[in-house]
Formats: sequence, structure tokens, C-alpha cells
Amino acid sequence: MCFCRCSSMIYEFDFNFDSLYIVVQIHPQMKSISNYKAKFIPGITAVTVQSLLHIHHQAPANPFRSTLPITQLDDFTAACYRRDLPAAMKALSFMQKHQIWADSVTYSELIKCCLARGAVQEGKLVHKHVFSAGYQPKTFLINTLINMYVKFNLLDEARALFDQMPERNVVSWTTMIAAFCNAGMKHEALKFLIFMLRNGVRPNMFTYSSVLQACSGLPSLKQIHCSITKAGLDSDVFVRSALIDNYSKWGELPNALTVFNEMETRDLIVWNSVIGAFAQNSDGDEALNLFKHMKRCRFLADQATLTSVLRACTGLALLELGRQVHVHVLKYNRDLILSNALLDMYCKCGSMEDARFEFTRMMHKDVISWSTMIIGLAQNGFSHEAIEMFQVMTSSGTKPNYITILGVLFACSHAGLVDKGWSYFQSMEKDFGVKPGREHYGCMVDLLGRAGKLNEAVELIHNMEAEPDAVTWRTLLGACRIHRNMDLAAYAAKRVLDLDPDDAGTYTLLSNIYVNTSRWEDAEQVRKVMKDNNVRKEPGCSWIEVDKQIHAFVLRDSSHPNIDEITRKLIQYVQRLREVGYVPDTSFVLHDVEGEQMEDPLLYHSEKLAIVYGLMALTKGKTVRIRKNLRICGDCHLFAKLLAQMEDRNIVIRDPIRYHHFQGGVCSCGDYW
DNA sequence: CTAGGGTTAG
Repeated sequence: MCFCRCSSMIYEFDFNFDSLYIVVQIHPQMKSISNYKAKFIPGITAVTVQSLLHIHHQAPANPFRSTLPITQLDDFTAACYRRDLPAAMKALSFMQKHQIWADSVTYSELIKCCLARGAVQEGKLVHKHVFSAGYQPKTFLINTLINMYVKFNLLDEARALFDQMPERNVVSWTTMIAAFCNAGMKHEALKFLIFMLRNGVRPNMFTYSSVLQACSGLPSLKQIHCSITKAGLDSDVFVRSALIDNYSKWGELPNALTVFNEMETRDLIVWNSVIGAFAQNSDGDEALNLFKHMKRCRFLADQATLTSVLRACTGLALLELGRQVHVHVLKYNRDLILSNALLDMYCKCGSMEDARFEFTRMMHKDVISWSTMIIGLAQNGFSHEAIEMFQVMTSSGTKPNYITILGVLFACSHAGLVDKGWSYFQSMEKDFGVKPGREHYGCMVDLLGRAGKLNEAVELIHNMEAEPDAVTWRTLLGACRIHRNMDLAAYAAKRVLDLDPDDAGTYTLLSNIYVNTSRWEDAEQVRKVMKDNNVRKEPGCSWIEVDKQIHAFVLRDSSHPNIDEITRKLIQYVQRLREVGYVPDTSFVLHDVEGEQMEDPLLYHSEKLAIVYGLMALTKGKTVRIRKNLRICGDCHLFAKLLAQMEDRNIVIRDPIRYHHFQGGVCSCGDYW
């Protein structure tokens, strides 16, 4: 018990320095407050009591207003709680001069106020004030200051403050860990977790939900999940959504789903996490199912939900559903991320009219909006418009980035604009500050290669700054196939296999090249290596939707009920198309050197089986939708086009969208494009 | 009483 005399009034205190709590009991004359709890600062004075009373609006008409310091502290406290920053700062400078201190809570209110207004200078003044001689800020207050610096993006200041703290609690550590995560400094974040454990501070759910961000892409996820479970912290929704998101980044959707399913109570963000997980891992169907489930549970979709739903539509090329989502997007039409997702949906679904309309309507556009349009135009065959769009973009003052320029180079490649592409490539670093990366080189190899300038393409690879990878060489290999340059193709194929020894398609191609050039021994050698390495060609698989039923065709798989009829039809169609000059490209099939069993190579083409089945269904008046139609090779596309022409059924076959267009790739039938 | 989770272009 302690007494404090202030003029004629006597206050009694119960205080406890350790817990920093103080129980104030007012003299019987002021019995309105009893057992009143508040923060306490050492060196208690009448002023403190006064401010405590004031904070809780129970100050009686008091006898202290006459003395200047008390009035100032009063003003300060009141201003902090009113969130009146200028008044608070004015009072603060006075207090600084007269060595008067307020309590931690009041300071933390002031810091909140600085944060809300982005007042960095004022925040720094508060920092200086509470660290000036005569006052010892408590851990709580320093935590608040550290958080302020973190939110102002002043990591160095935050770090310095953290380093000089006499004591650090779980909040101090968590604040720093979260800061590192936000800045993308994963390793620092994990290092701090380890230091924290060494210092004997136990992480809580706040810590883990941050730490999990730092683990994305690191193999320690399982360990962390275990510690969370052991510590009994896995019932927290924040931790759960972070876990879901993490498993999603590893592509471990079953684990993500388990974490989700085990939850008793869910909130919107957890729903968004799990829907996003499936949408991002190109399982649009499951994402949409979850979305339906979410609506049945009476949750209302927000921007993040709709963004993921749009992404699911994009992956499935579900233009109609995308349009329906668009209606809901209208209510958030100022959300840039959502608008960009909508743009991309229209582009990827091939509706450039809608995309252009949306783009024009958008009030704010960022580099992603522009890039989406440039890439969308280029993918849909409007290469020149894409390049014009890029010029409008740069003159409108938006700085292009790595991806934008990839899109522009792709547009040039698609349109065969060798010189233009080359000049963009050469000046990109000077003009836009983007250093050409491996993928830009890959685009140029594609551009030169498609244009038949194979030697220049090789030379470019040899002069690359970054090391060429398997994709780079595969791009060259694709170009060699187009231009039938066997020698260079063999060279490129070997480079691919050096870097990616499991690439079955490339073995096949290399072996075929040797067969075609009568180098039987080399061909045999390739087949042997393939066998020794136990490399198997992944069976291609194609889907087609007929009357809302999905029909899958897998290589050598005869489980489809109509497979015999479809096969007969395919052979028939190919025969008829051959008569009009179609030469099927069968270089993807592994030739048998001994020539023992030469099956019709066309039957290996699951894509063609799907196309034929679709056509048969159309003839019967059914509704056919081609799904996963974004990766179709040149031969299958040609086949479909000729078939449509021949049948004259008014079928429109769109030019294929080269989905993984910046790199050499393989279509689902195993062919290069 | 300070600290934590989900959303867009390749």
C-alpha cells in the first residue's frame, strides 16, 4: 500500500511492480472507482493518478488543473484517445521538455494513431521521447514501436530496436518473424524462430501462422506441422489457413483438404484458402465444388473468393460460368486483383472482345493488367495489337517488368517479327531496366528457331548469360523438328537429356532421328539408355465432354466402351484426309528397330481419339465441349481443322492457345510444339 | 495491451 498526496486529496494505491498492474483505490471521497486496474509506470506521481482517472472519464472536478504539468498530461492523454495527432504531439513536446511521462497504454494509443495516418516523423519523435533519460519503456511499449517501424517498412529501425531490448517476449519475436516473412526474407524468419526457441520463448499460434509463410517452399513444413499439433495450437483458424496455403504451395492437395476437413468452425478466409489451393493447382473442378459447398454453408463470397473462382474458370475455359461470376464482380469493381483475374479469364477463354471491353472500363491499371492484355492478345493471335498495346503502356508511364517483356517477345515470335523482337531483346535492359533472363533467351531461341534461323538460335544459346536449361534446349529441339534439321536436333536432344535424363519424349525423338538417318546403332543405344534408366513414356491422356459426361482417352487403353468404333472411324478419317493431302506426323512414336510389331502410330494419339469421338457425338446431335484444349499440338490441330472442313458441319476450330508458350513444351499426346 | 491467415500476368 502506498499513499500519494496531491494538494488536499489523498490517494491510496496497491501496486505491483512485477506484473505492471496497479490497483488504484481512491480515497472514500471518490468511491466511484474501486479495484480499478490500469497500467502502471514506475515513479508514480500525482500526475499519473490524474491521467488514470482521466482515461476512464471518471475524473471528478479536480483541484489540480491549476498546475501546468498536470494540465499538459491531461491534454496529451485526451488527445491520444481522441486520435488528435497534432494536439498530442504538441503536448508531447512540452512533456519532453519538462520530463513528464504518460503511461504505456496512452503511448501505444498514440503510436496506433501515427500508424493510421502514416505519420513516420511523429512516430520517431514518440520513440525518442520514451527512450529519453528518466524513463524505461516496458517490453509492451517497445513491441508497439517495433511493430510501428515494421508497418512503416523501416525494417532496419525495427531490427535495431529489437536488438537493444533488455527483454523480449513472444510478441517481440513474432513481430520480427512476421516482418521478415512480409519482406520475403524467409531464412531470416526461420533463423529468428530458432533463436527464439534457444532463448526459451515458446511460439504460440501467432508465431506459427507467420512462420508457416516462411516455410512455403521449404521442406520443413511437415516438422512445423508436427510441432503445432504437439503444442495443441492446431485448432486456430489462422494456423489452419496458413497450413492449407502451405500444403497448396507444395501441391499437396490431399493434405490441404485434410487440414480443412478436420476443422470444426471455419471462417471465410479458410474457405478462400482451400478454394484458392485447388484453383492454383489447376484443379478447377474441385475449387468450384468447394465454392458451391461454401455457398451452401451460407458464406458470402468476397474479392478473394471470386478471384479464385475466376481462376478456376480460366483453367477450365468455362467462359459461361466466368460471365456469371462477372456479375458478382461488379460490386467490387474497384478491386484491381479481381479485375485482373477477370481480364485473364476472358483472355484465356478466348473472348478478346470482353477482355478489351473490361480493360477499357478499368479505372486503374497496373503492370499486371497491361501484361495480361499483352499476353492475352498474343496468345489469341493478335500479335500486332499486343505490340501496340505495349507501346501504349510504356508511353502511359507504366513500367514493364520481366513478364511483360516475355509477353512482347512472345508476340514477336508468334508474328514472325524477327527484327522487332531482336531489337526489344537488345534494348530491354537499357530501356526498361529488365535484365534478359533465361526465359527471355528462350523466347528469342523460339523466335529465331521458328523463323528458320537455327544457327543463330544455337549461337544465342551458347552466348547466354544464364546457363541454358532443359527447357531452352527443348525449345531449340522443337524448332529443329519444324525445319527438319536432324543434326542439330540430335545435338539439342542430347543437351536436353544431359539436363533432364527422364524426358521420355526426347529419347523417342532422338531415336527416331537416328532411325530416319539410318544410324541404327545409335538408335539402339538410345533405346538401351532409356531402358537402363527405366524411363517410360507417360501415356498421353485427352478429355472430351459429351452431354456433360467426361470421356477420357489414354494411350493403349481400350476401356472406353466405344473404343473399337472410334478406332475404326479414326482410321477411316485419316485415310480420307490422306487423299486430300494430309500427312500425319508420327515422329512422336517410338519406332521399333527390328520392325516386329508396327502398330498404326495414329492410335497412339489420344488427342485424335478424343477429337473423333467428339465429332461422332456431334453427328448424333449431342453437346460437345472440348476441355483441356489449351495444349494441343500442331498435328492434332491440323487434323481437327481438316476434319471439320471435310465434315462441313459448321464447326469452328479456334487456333490453339499456346498455353505454356514461353517455353518448349509437349502436348498431351506427347508431341513437341 | 502490442504480434498472425486467403486474392492477379509467365
